[in-house]
Formats: sequence, structure tokens, C-alpha cells
Amino acid sequence: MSTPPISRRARPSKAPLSRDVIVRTGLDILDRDGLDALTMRRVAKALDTGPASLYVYVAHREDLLAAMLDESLARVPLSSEGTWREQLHALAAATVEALGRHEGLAVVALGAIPTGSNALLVVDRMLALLKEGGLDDTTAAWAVDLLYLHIAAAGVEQSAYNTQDASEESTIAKAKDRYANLPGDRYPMVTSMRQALFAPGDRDAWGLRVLINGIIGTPAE
Amino acid sequence: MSTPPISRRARPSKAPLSRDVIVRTGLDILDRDGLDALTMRRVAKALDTGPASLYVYVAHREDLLAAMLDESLARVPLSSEGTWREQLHALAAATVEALGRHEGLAVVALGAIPTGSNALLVVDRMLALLKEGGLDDTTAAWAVDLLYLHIAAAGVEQSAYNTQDASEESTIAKAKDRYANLPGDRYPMVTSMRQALFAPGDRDAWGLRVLINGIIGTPAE
DNA sequence: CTAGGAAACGAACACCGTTCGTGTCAAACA
DNA sequence: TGTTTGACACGAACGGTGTTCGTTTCCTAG
Repeated sequence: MSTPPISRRARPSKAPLSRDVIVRTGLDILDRDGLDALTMRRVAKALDTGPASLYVYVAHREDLLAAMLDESLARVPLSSEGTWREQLHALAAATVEALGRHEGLAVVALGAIPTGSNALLVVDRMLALLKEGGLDDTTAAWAVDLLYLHIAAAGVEQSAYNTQDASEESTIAKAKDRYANLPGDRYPMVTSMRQALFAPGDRDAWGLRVLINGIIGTPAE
Repeated sequence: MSTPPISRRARPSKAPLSRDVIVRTGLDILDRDGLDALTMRRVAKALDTGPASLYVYVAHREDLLAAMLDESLARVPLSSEGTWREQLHALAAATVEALGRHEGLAVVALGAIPTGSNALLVVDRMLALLKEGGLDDTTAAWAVDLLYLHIAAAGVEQSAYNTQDASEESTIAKAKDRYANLPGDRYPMVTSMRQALFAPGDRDAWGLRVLINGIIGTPAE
């Protein structure tokens, strides 16, 4: 194709590139088409440019993902009403939900020590609430570690569940099937408790209650 | 190159392909060179064949990873000594360690309902121990959910820590640095508790104690 | 000894992340 | 005002990737 080099002056004033618009565009694509679709080329095309241009603002794809993670953590409400327990529960639940809303982002948070500025705000708030609950420094530090790990993991789970290809058979239905046809002698408990395993209920809230109860009742060392 | 088509008869009796040898070769490569090195081409080359040949036994790369995950779960000792609590703790810790030994494998376990035959054995044993502890069906079911989630997440963390490129500066040291230079007014707790946050200690064991204590003290619904 | 079917394979497709060198433009300086 | 400069944008390419297709090879069953 012989596209003559159009002066950018002539074009209808393209919005300038910046780290922020790249991150936001990335989140758009992620939400619309999933993690596999989030390629540097795709982001570049959405911004009407080539992939090379992105590398001025972003070191590599992982860097972009980390920035997207922190951006999506910006929307977590840091304070709420109630006792410190209720506030901690609400904060954790909100963070899980923020992570769960974008497929694959929570995985980025999982292996790493929180470092983004918004992630650190969440951690800071958590520590404050734990201290308000009367925990000593060591227990509070370990607790925030454990909570953050759980939050990231729960976020992964939630996003995996949210992002079910409507086209293919539900993952849960498949698993149910598999559990139903298991040899009862090799897996006696799984087989006999099949019903309870798949029964509905608010497991997320229960999990957070378990963690908080356990933290309160288990001083470090 | 004019390599004349050598009849396989003439070759020194290449070991035949099979799902098992592919999975084992995959684990070898993963342990030796990391997740990024685990490409279909690399596995094929290690087996002295082309990538296309693998697809007879393996549906796609993810399928291979899932098979590798279950294979590495085969080595988890399912029973030990002590009270049901101690046994549950040991089982969970052993599973975390098995997952943590192979970089990136735990991530595969994270989003999914356990379905592999070895994963199911672990789940079955956990359910048995929880029932031995006197929990009702619903609580035991939710507890195994929560424990499995934690185990997978802890495995990811451990493998991320194990797989530190010896070449580059330790991730922990970098985080310590970042925490040291944080604005104290924006992150008061993180800043003031910096010491406790990075202090050593057996956080993994504490985390499991927290979970088990919490489970015992938090009946479902 | 032959026919059939499963396994292995070579080549290719459509992408990917990332880098390099060149071009362009707006602000800073003379 | 004219010129320099340096940051940004971009086209093209490199060296890979997972996966598929059509063909060839080989073992086994008749």
C-alpha cells in the first residue's frame, strides 16, 4: 500500500500518548476481550499507533499489567462504617472484588510484594485496622501478609468465575459431572460429600470471617 | 541440508512417545530452566521430535501444564502421625511445598476446581481429617475450598521466592528499599511498622494455624 | 503378504514481545 | 527570527511462539 506520509498536523488531532491512556486502554481491552487479547499490538492499534511507540511509557508487558493492577486498585473504598472488624472485612471484600473484575490481573498481585501506590494504601489501611483491634506489631504484620495473599487468590478465583466463556459449558457443571463419576472406593469422602461440596452459600464472606477469627485467636510465634 | 530420510529402524531405538514421558520431560525442563523455557518446541526437542508430535498426547500447552501439576501432586504424602489437626497441617504444608517446588505450576491450580486424580486424593484426605475433627458437612466442604485456595496461593508465593534469578538483585531487597523511601504522611502504618513487616519468622506455619483455628471457630452459615 | 489405521513429522500460518534506526515536530536558544 | 536539539513516534524487522494441515512412515491384524 502506498499510504503517503500524512503529517500529524493534518490528522484530526490525535490524543497524545501517555502512560495513563495506555493503562486505561489496556484495562478497556482486558475487560472487553480478556487477557489473551491484551497484546501490545492490540493496545497500540486501539491508540492508532504501532507497538514500538508504547515502549516509551512502558518497560514491557508485565510492567503494563502491574500498572493496570494498581490502577484498578485505585477504586477500592478505603474506609467504611462499623467496628474495626467490619471495616476490615469490607475493605478485604472490596479489594477482592476490584481484583476479580479484571481477568488475570489478580495473578500479577499474587507472587509479588505490594509495591504500587494504591496497593500500599490498602495495606496501610489494613494495618491501621489491625492495630485498632489491639494486635501487636508482629501479628499485625503477618496478618496483613496472609490477608493480602488470600485477597489476591480470591480475586483470581472470582475473575476466573466471572470470565466464563458463555459459549462453552460451565466449568462448574463439568466438575460436577466429574465428581459424580468418581470411583467411590478411591475417593470416599469426595463422593459422599459431593452434595455439600457444590452447595451454594456465601463462601467468600465465610472465608474472610475465618481468617479474621483465626488472626485474632492466633498470636504470632 | 540433504539429510537423507533415515529409517527409524536404523536409529538406536528411540524411546516411544507417550503422555507420561512428555509430562515428565516437561517437569524436567520446568525445574531446570523455568516456566518461560517450557515451550512445546523445547519439550519436543528434548524428546528428539517435532512439536506437532506432542499434540497426539496433549491437547494444548495448558493441558500439559495441568498434567504436570497433577504429576507433581503425586509425591505428596497423604498420611502422617499425630492428631487430626497436626495431620491436616502436615498435609497442607506438604502440598504447598510440592507446588512451590516447580515454578509457575501452582498458578494452574489456582483458578480451577481440583480435578486431577492426585489433587482429588489430597482433597479427599483433607475432608476425612476435617470430619475426624467433628465438623459438619457444610463447614468441612467450605473449609476444604478455603484451604485449597490458600495452599495454591502459598505455593505460588513459595515458587516465586524459590525461583529468584540469582543474577538480579533480590526482590525482597528491592521492596525493602521502596518501603524505606515511602512518604510517611501518606503511608504512616507501613512506614512505622516497616521493621515488623520484613522481620523473619515462620509465617507459613502461622498462616496454616490461623486457618485451622479459624475454621474450627467459625461454623458455616 | 497385504491392507488399514495410528502415530510421527515437515512445513507452514498467524501471531507474539521487543529492538533498532530513522523520521518528525515543538520548544529552547542564539 | 532562524537554528539547534532532544524527546517522541513509528516502520520494519528479528527471533521466537502455539497450533494445524497434509503427508509419510510404520506396526499390526487379517
